[in-house]
Amino acid sequence: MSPSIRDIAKKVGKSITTVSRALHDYDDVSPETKELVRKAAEEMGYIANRQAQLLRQKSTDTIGFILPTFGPRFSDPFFSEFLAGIGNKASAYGYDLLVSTCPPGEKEIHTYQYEVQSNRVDGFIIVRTRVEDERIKYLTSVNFPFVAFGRVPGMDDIPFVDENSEIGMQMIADYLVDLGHTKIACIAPSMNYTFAIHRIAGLKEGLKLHGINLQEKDILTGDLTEKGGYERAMELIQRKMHPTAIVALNDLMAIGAISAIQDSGLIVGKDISVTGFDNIPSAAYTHPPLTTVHQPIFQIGGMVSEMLIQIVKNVPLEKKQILLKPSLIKRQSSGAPIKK
Amino acid sequence: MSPSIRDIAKKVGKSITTVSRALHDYDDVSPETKELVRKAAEEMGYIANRQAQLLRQKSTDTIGFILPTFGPRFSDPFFSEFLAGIGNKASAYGYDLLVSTCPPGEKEIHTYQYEVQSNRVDGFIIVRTRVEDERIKYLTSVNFPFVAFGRVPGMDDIPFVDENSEIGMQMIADYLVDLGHTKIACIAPSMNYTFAIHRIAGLKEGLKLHGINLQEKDILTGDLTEKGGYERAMELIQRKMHPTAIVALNDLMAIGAISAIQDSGLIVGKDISVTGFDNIPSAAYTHPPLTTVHQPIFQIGGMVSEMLIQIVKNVPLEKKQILLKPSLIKRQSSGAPIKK
DNA sequence: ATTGTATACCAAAACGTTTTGGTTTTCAAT
DNA sequence: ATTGAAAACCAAAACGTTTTGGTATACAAT
Repeated sequence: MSPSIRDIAKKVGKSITTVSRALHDYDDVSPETKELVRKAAEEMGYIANRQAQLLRQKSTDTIGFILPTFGPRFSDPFFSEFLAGIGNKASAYGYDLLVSTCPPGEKEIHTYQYEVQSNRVDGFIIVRTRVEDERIKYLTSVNFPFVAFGRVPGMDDIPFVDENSEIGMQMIADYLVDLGHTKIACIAPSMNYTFAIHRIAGLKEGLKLHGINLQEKDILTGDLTEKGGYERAMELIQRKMHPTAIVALNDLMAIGAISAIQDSGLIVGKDISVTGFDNIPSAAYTHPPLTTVHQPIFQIGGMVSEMLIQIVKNVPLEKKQILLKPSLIKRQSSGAPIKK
Repeated sequence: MSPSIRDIAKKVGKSITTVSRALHDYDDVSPETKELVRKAAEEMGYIANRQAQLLRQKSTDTIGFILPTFGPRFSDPFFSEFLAGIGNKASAYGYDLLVSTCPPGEKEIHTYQYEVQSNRVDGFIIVRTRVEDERIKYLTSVNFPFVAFGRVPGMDDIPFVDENSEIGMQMIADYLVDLGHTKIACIAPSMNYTFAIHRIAGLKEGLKLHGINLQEKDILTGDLTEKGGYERAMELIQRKMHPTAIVALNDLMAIGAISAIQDSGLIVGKDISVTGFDNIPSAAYTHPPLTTVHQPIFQIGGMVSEMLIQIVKNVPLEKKQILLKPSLIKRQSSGAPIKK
């Protein structure tokens, strides 16, 4: 058995109270006693029992993250990087990270409810916000702390970090139009994701400034995986007049699109340009390398984590809403200017 | 405040003991009382306080996973898939998952120690086992439950799941030799990883059966990322006599190698064949698609998780060591047979 | 009438902390 | 000599459960 505070008390000949207070550096304990207690604790390898500690003081020093896992084969580099970002900052602040997995849908809210009510975590990190986001509605309704990666339409007051992807997509639009493209199609995820809405809006607006109208039939819906991108791109390629540029709303789908174009005997960047979004590490190693919009996922994870910890610690936030400026990463998948 | 067991007791007019026992379906509570208690609990939205529960019964119903994060940009699809596998099985058994992040090195053991001694988790999942693995040495020394993904040389008794990558690599060797390759080089990770040792051993053995000796100078060390694969492949390509096949020990490095070959104006699958290991989703969407060895990461995560839960629940394991049969996924990156 | 046993229940202890609401001692100021 | 304040300490309560070690009642068997 690991030693308890009681064992230390016995050893140093003081009361449990004094030991506890010594360890917490209260100033009604003499410096000598503090030293004595600390030494003893160190020697005995004392580490406080977390359950007991947390039961008493009502916080858990733990933040929750519920991984929305789709399908059995779930492998999005986005999440491992995001998680690393959250985890690093959390441990820097002495917080633990409780991760659950749950496919989006019915049961999801129960998972949140369960963790809230069983007192497992102090707050949540929400990722990939959705329109009419049940998770956020629930958490606000019970007044439970959270920070989101992504905005929620109509809820401008929630704490979030997001990238200004409207601007990112406008940069894509500008760039493609500059290169001479006019027939542009887009592979988007479900419009339930707010980031999809923002990105589409940015793309539309950006094109409109150049007098180009992005039509609904040119917006296909994929599932954010390579496979989804591949399939939707194939549909586009097989149209009588295929677009000269495919704008994928994330890198994974862009990678799929590149593959589809090549499998069709066309050349990426010449017959059809492709762009992505995220700038995952692989984006630099596709063939040709992928033009995309950079998102500092690791840092965003850190920021979200830090904000949440501030909130649950009740220290006032500098900014409750953070909107990052994106940057365009130009690579070869978008090709050279089109000759008329 | 969420209702406590005390509130239920008051409401149904029974003792706290009886309520607790009713909720746990003890058979010294009458069916009527059980029903009554359950209804009341349901109505009041009662969810047990986990800290209190766990303080009392000495288990935590939580499994720990310490993510070995390398560098700031940490984005290996391997981990999100593995995590999803662990998490799914864990929640199926009512277990929570506590994730920490920690770069390998000095501090790592402290992270383990801290979580063990503060009673945060019942057991650990260890990933990417290493030669002289401090984590495993520590956990065995304090007799703390864990299950590893990967073997550890000289510790054949630890519970683990692994893929028989010797055989996987032999299949690669056979296949490449069949295609006519003799000049084969390999991009491996650090030999600290036991999986690297097994894979190299399999490759060497497989080649030796065909009379080919894999020399040390033809084994380069990368860092498991696309970047590492790219750089090492470039070195190989720039040799006077470059190999005709590059065997990367994971898919990410293979993707980098493909990119390097293409950037050098050579053709993958014709001038140089490339193989990987893992069969991550992206492997099917490289250009050309990547020949690789499949590893069912999601399932392995599930198995490891399940085994650990059995162990901490003290239910006897059917098999304490599991070695999975690999399968070769033939795609175009390994090219057609070489004509002499 | 006594004993035994099954059924249904419960008071109090326990888990390892933190916090509350003190007490005791010492010493300076009056 | 008394009062006041500061310094150092501590017993007991509290957190919300589970578990221990019972008790009370009813009824059957002797």
